[in-house]
Parts: sequence; structure tokens; C-alpha cells
Amino acid sequence: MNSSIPTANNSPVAPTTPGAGVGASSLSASPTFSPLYQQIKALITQSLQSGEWKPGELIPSEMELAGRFKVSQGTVRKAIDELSAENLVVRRQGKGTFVATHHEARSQFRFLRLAPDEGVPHYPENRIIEVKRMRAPAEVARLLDIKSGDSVVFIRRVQSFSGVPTILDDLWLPGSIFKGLTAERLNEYKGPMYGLFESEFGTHMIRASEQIRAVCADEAVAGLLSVDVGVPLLNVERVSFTYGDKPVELRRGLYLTVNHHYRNELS
Amino acid sequence: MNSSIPTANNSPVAPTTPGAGVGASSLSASPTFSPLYQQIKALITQSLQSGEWKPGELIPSEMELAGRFKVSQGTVRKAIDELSAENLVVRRQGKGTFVATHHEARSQFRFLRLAPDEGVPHYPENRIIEVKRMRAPAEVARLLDIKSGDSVVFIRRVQSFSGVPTILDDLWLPGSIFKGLTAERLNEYKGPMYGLFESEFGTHMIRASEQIRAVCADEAVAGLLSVDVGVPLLNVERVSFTYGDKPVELRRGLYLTVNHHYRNELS
DNA sequence: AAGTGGTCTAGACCACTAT
DNA sequence: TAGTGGTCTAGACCACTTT
Repeated sequence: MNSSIPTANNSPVAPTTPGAGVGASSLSASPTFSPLYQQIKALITQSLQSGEWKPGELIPSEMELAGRFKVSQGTVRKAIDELSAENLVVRRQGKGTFVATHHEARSQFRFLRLAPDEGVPHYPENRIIEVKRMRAPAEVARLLDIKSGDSVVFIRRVQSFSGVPTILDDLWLPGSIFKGLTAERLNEYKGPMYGLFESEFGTHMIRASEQIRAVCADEAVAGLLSVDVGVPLLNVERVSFTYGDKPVELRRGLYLTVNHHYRNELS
Repeated sequence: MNSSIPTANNSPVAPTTPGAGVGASSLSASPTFSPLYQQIKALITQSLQSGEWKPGELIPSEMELAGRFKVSQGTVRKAIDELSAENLVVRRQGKGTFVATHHEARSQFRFLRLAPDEGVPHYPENRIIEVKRMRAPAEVARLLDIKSGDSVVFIRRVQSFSGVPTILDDLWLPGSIFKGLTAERLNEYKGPMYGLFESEFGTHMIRASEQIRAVCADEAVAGLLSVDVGVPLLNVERVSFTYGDKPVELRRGLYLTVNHHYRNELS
């Protein structure tokens, strides 16, 4: 017995580790090494990516995965520990491990960092301003890792807290992924857009990268947010990624930070 | 043998767990439970807080701690794993585990999130504008969890990238902790202030909470940053905490985001 | 009662660092 | 060569959830 990982049908997976633990012996001298649990993690991630287990669903138990991969439960546990830390899965004692989803109160504020200066955060109301297809400008294409001129879906919306317009969002989505996206479907849907993207288009965002600047409202923006021209706004440019670090959303938000603030915990 | 944790001199620690594992038996039915490794983690944190092991120093090996606390190495490992994830300690294979410090290139940008739009991040030059003692205004006192009117050290400085003024920082520090802090010592010191706070005042920041808004430069600010009045700036209000979630720094930074941006990873 | 994740132990070998 | 953290295993019991 060595420490390579047989898949479900027992074909070995490269690269193998140099072997460790009671029952493991060094057989291979692969050019690259990685711990067993990292290989297991990669395999589980592949199953998540391929859609074998969909968001919200229960994945096989640790014991079952251990048997499938021919490793100990502890090794599977460590792999799942990391996936859980990365918010790809959620563990529930006594029930099992579930694929993370945006359809939960838990994850409503994972990507929306704007909080009221006083009171409890709540989710804003949406108003869709515009939905159209267009050819990707060079900058948009670069950030979405597609070709300049490729089809993209452009969405503009305003979000309000208690009737006060606070967020102006411009979104660009790869047209190849979001084919049937219309203003109607967006208007029907309640809650975070990521929930819609997940259930209707099978695209699950797992992480995002933001760049924040301070800007002043121009005339167009001022009109949409019902503020004066020149009012300072937070400019939040976000690129969201799905499995495999593939960018699938570019979003530019303009946040009115009079009664709200962007919160961030540094640790 | 039960699963309570004897300290170094063998006095038991409350609360104990209900017991788990091979050699453990249930003896106590404490009103509150916590896993052994959490208790170990708390004990290690206490040693960090008390200064038994100072920033940059080597802490005892896992084996030694396991012996001291009368638990297995794996339990100590799990405790240290969490402390490592929280950036309280740093593990180095083959060498040991060290108390985290701000005196490393690694942690230079942990709290400074402003990055250049192009090129590699580098640390800015400091210019101290003002250092004085004053009585804490109500708002400052509230955020620092001290009494209104208590002595605080006020610092104003400008940070520049390649000679371009970019950050105007106002800091308020509890006077009781930062007694001998003068403009001279601040000017002598190179690198992040947190390094000075750590080595000169024994105060190690372990986490921080930020609130970000967009504002416009007023006359005073515009002069200090060499920009026009009305230029939009990022207003970053940060409260930094040391062990025990005790706030020990209030900082309001005004960031010029023309050639730089505040970066944030959401996951 | 059965199954799941959560904790704990004991022991082995590996990779890395210092002496 | 010795000591450290890193990985892996095997097995036990606990807490929680469902049948």
C-alpha cells in the first residue's frame, strides 16, 4: 500500500506523496509532492466544480469518502476542514457536510459589506434600471478573462435601504454563461443576485476581489441616487470568481456612505 | 485520568470537558463545556498576553506543551493550529513556533491595505506633523473604551509614496499605555508604527476593525495632502485591538485614491 | 439505534533546521 | 544526529440528528 489516491474506480492519481504514516511506504519519487489530504481536497473540489454535488446538497460522509479514496477518515477530515474554512462546504454535526449555497441568511452579507451606521443590517430593495447585451470593452474583457468584443450582459440597478437609494451597481457578466438573463427574471427574483446566478445559471461565486476608491458623483449618477453632483461616493470594483479561479462577474458599485459604511475586519 | 487540564503546577482548570478519547473518562458534569484544545488554546493565549513569551520569541515545542498540560501532542497541535490561523503565532517547520511580531516583512501590509494601481506595493515614507497629549473627547473615549477626559496621545502624520503625499493619519492612543511617546521617537523609527508600539510599549495589535466612507477634502486636509479642496478621499476609521479584545488604538486615515486603491479579498 | 461530524489519543514516518 | 513541525493512520468516545 502506498499513499497514491485511487479514484472511485481505483485508477491512481498523480502526483503521489512520498508516503507517510503507518501503512504507507515510499514507492514513487515524483518530481512534485503534495500531501495526501491536499490531493483529496483537489478531488473533492473537482466533484464540486463538475456539479456532481450541487449547492445545498449533502456530500458523502467522511467515512464513505475515506473508503472511496482508500485513505483514513482523518485525512478526509483535514481536506474537508480546509474546504470548510474556504466556505466551499458547510459542516453540520449529526447531519453531514453540505455544499455551500447563497440561498441562506448566513451568506447574505458575505459579499455585501455595506452596513448601517446604526441598527441591524438588512438586505436592500432592488430596482433594475437596465439590462442589455453588448460587446465587451477591452478593460471589461481583460478582467473577465474573455476576448475583447465578446458578448457580455450589462446590468444597472439601484439598491435602497428603507426607500433611500444607496447603491448604484453596474455589472458585466460573460454572455456565454448567462444566456437567458432578462430584466424580467431579475425583477422577479428577491434577495441577492448570487442566489439567482446559482440556481438559474449554475454559477456559484466562491470568492471575490475588490478595489475601493473614493469618487465624486457625476450628473448621471447623482440623478440615479437622488444626490447632488459632487457628493463623495465609495467606488467598489469587484471581480467575482467561481471554481478554478475563473472570473465570472465584474461589478462596479457606487456606495453612498452618509448613513452607511463599508465594514472590514483585519486579522 | 479525566480531561481537565492541569496547569504547569498541576492545578486543574475549569471548566472541564465531559471527556473524550481513549484515556478520558467522564467525571464532571460542568454547566459549560469546552473542548480540551480550546482550553489549551486559552492557556497559551494567556501566556502570550502575560508576556511570558514575547513577540518574535520561540514558544515551547508541541511535545513540551503536551507534557506540561498532560494532553496529547495532537490536542496541542489543534490549539496552535487555530492560534496560527488567527496570526497570533507563526509556525516554522524544523525550527518551532514563534510569537507573531510586526517586525517582519511578512506583516508589513497586514493592516495597510492601500496598494498602488500598478507596480509592487512598497512601504511609504512617514512625516510626523504633530504629537500632543489631550483629554479624550467623548467619541474617542467610547471607541477606546476609556473614560471621557482621560489622557490620550494624539498623532497626526502624512505618508507618501515616492514623494507623493497619499495618506493623512490621525491617531488617538490611550495615554496610560503610551507614556513616553514623543515626536522624536516617532521620527527616529522606520517602518510601521505597530513595530514601535510593540518593541517600545509592549503593545501588540492582533486585529483591527475598519469602517470606510467617502469624503471630500476640506481646506486643512487639502493643504496637508497637496490636493485641491473637494477632492474625494477614502475615510478609513480603524480601531485596533490587543489581547482580550482590548482597544488600544483609534486611527482615522484619509487616503488619496488617485494612483492607489484599497484592496480587499472576500472569501 | 444508527449515522454523522467533533474530539482525543497513541504511534509512526517524513521534511526541514540546526548542531 | 537530534529536535521541530507536518502528515497519516487506527481506534475510541462524545454530541447531535434522524429513524
